Amino acid sequence: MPKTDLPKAYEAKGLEDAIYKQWEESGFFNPDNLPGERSESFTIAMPPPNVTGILHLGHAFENSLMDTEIRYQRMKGKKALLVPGTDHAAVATQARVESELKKQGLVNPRQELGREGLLEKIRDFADNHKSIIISQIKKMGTSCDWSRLAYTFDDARSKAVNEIFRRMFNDELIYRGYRVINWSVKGQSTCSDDELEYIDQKTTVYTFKYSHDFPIAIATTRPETKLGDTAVAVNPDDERYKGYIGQKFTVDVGAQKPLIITVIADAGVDINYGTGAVGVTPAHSAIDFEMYQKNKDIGIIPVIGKDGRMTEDAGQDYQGLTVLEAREKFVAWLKANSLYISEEEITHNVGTSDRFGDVVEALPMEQWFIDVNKKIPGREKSLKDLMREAVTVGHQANPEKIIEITPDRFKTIYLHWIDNLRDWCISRQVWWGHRIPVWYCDDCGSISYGDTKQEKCEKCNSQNLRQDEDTLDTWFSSGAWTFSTLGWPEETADLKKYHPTTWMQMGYEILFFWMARMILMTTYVRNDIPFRQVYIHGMLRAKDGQKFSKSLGNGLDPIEIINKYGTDALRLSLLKGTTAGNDMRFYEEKVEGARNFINKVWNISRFILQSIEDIKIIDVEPEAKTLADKWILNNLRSVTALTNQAMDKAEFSYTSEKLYEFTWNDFADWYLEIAKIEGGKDEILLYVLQNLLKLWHPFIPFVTEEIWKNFDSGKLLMIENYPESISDHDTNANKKENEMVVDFELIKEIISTIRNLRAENKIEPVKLVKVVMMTKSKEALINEQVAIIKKLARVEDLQIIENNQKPENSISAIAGEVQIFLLLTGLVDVSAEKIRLEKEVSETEQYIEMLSKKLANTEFVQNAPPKVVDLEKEKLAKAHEKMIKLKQQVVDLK
RNA sequence: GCACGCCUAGCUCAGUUGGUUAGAGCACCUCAUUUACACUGAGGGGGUCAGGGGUUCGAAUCCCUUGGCGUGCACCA
Repeated sequence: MPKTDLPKAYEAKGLEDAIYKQWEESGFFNPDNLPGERSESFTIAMPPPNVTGILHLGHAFENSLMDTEIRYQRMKGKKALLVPGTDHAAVATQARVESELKKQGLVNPRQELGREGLLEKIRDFADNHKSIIISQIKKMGTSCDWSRLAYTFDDARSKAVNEIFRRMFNDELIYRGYRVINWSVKGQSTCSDDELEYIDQKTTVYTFKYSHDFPIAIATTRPETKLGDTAVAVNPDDERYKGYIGQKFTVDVGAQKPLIITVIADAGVDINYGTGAVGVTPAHSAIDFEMYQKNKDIGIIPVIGKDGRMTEDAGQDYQGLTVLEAREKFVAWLKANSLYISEEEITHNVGTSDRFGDVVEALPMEQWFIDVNKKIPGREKSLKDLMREAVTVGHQANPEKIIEITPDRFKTIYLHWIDNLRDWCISRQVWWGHRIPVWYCDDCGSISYGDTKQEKCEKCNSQNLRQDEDTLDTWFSSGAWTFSTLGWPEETADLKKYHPTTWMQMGYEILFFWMARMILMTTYVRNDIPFRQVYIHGMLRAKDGQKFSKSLGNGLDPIEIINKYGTDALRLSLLKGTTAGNDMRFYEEKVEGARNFINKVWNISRFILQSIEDIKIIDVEPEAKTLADKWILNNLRSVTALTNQAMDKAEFSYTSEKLYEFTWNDFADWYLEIAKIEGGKDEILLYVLQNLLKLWHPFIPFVTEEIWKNFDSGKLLMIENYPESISDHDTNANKKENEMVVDFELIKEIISTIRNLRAENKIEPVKLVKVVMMTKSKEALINEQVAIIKKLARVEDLQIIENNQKPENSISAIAGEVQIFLLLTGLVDVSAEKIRLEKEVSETEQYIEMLSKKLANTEFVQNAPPKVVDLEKEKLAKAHEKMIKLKQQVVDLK
């Protein structure tokens, strides 16, 4: 029975939630339930959104990418698994909750609530966001297996985190060390190097001497830290200062004790920069600390504390001052004592905490680190080595274990980052996170691993044990994501089946944070790669190219857009016109365009379903009866082949554009109109539509599934087989060789040409016209297709003549080798016709000239592939033919 | 400072290993008013592919170079 009850426009709202529920209840999101023999698995571990907030457009983009991929693979017959999850986002979440609590009136939430009290607040906050996030992921249509839902901070993941820590601790890859780290005063916690955001800041660089008898002037942007200087470094080849190397000078700059400044040699000092000498402050500069480690006897004097104020060691005059107050005071002192030489305004960048926002202090502290350079016991390789080989020669030099990065330029960026990588500081002084599973014995001083409460010290039996207060960097747990979500450390069936994962997509901004850490963890723990392919995507930006941000207030809520336009429209607008690695601008007009297209798909289906009696599934390509049938089936084969090829390369934009063209231009604009004329195409219409729905499903799952219901196939579209390419020929070449397609294209051209003549001569669209055509070889074709031409070009009378006699009172144009004369009832506007023809003559002349030149060039004829040369010859012949006709038309005009 | 990316129609962007007279969407202009779809249809205008040089029979595409925009890393005495 034809369907008569379909609404005129597709209304996504109201339908989508029900469809999602149906998918979910089918159980097919879980690959173990998928029908048929499926030997190959395809796994994606969803980048877990942070529970700091709710999902933004960037998440919608990422969900569109991964869901389109996983749906494609599911339809291709793979065991397709998309593991969903969320991230507790340690520092970020605590920072967020603390700032909210402060808004509510608390002054120091950590002090006022205590560890358990604050954690409870954060847990509530996180749980709340988790459930919002999950419902948002569902809104986006993401087909993930909810039975495997994970959270970086749940019991299973915490178990994995502790086990990794234990192994690294035993291998002495994790160590506790006294180092200069990045300290956020505001957050009262460390930050890793990657968690810094550098911003430009204007500052003053002061040049001065420590004392009148000190021989070398130095410069600094941080005068207050000079109270903790213990050395001056010069280049060993610097003739000016060579003689001083090794000498010690005692200077009194007002610190608690006079400073003993040793002149040391360091090849890293640039002779030509500034004074050529560097004041060394081991306690408050990572670089200076490195110098100190090479020359420990120079000493280290911390003059800034965790509270961001000057310490006792800075001296009575300075103790308790903020760094800025101390800076002013010290500069004033230099001036008063005539030690000040000069100052200069410069712009330099300072590191700020990406979560707390304050400029970080470099402070020396005991922290936990992962040693990236140490050889792993029993492996002869460092973590850095493992991280490198996974993207170059393959893990353990196994070429089958190479991670492919798309686009591959990010491989270079990643390798460069590894070269500069220092030991990873993993301890944080926030409370929200995996507590470091290490216990200290207050009696014997031993340090031991323990993931649960330790009753007594293994070494001395003391019960005075306490656990480390710190928590782990959130990326420590994220690094384990691909395997911790599959049940590790148990050797689960899931791990065997679904790991390494197949595909991963992420924004380039977390390449180092996440991709690098996943590679580090997985190669170390699993002795394997975490995934085979990484698709790096760009950032979404506003229409003016600015970042979406809260402070700019230009953010768009994906759920609002979904409510307005539907999920499919949002998904399509995010994928069409977006290429790997590049940023894209997002604005509502794009979604509107996509929504219009989705409505087009709906109406194509509506037309077919309403006009067909026997609605059924057509599995086998039906027989083509007319030229148009052959053409549409041929084009469907082409677009199917293209889609398969492009999807296998994750070219989402290209795929969607090709499908879009076929759907709107070929199928809707031409074939459906012809179907109305020729009739008897029920099976072909159903066949093409059903194939289209399958091809489109990964991109726009809701509308396609909704339409699919009308076929009563008893099966969800989601698990239908994706149409396979029938031929493996080059589809483009095939197309060109195919005369039938050429014939149909000519018919299209004839129709367009007549339409164009009509429009240019202001003939009312409803008015029927008389047309005469002149052709040598296409008479049979035109006669065969005359009904189509008549109807689509609004022609009431079509005659074919052979002589070169132009019909009276007509205007003419050329389509291929066919000359078309449109008979006018009124007088021909000769001057307008002349201008039009002359323009075409001159264009054709230029074209002929270009082609002739090309073909006259013997080098071209000799060197270019014969196929190309033949093509050019053919083009020239056609152009000549056209020219003759055009000239005749010009003559006839007079 | 080093590296990477981008510059194609008014706007936003595609353009696969170099080979049709360089494409799409939006916007614009003309026409159509109930058609499966106005979330529509038909027709049209609009580009020295940032500038310069090179390689090649042939360059938007490869190389060099200049400029503009952006990003990463390093330096930041």
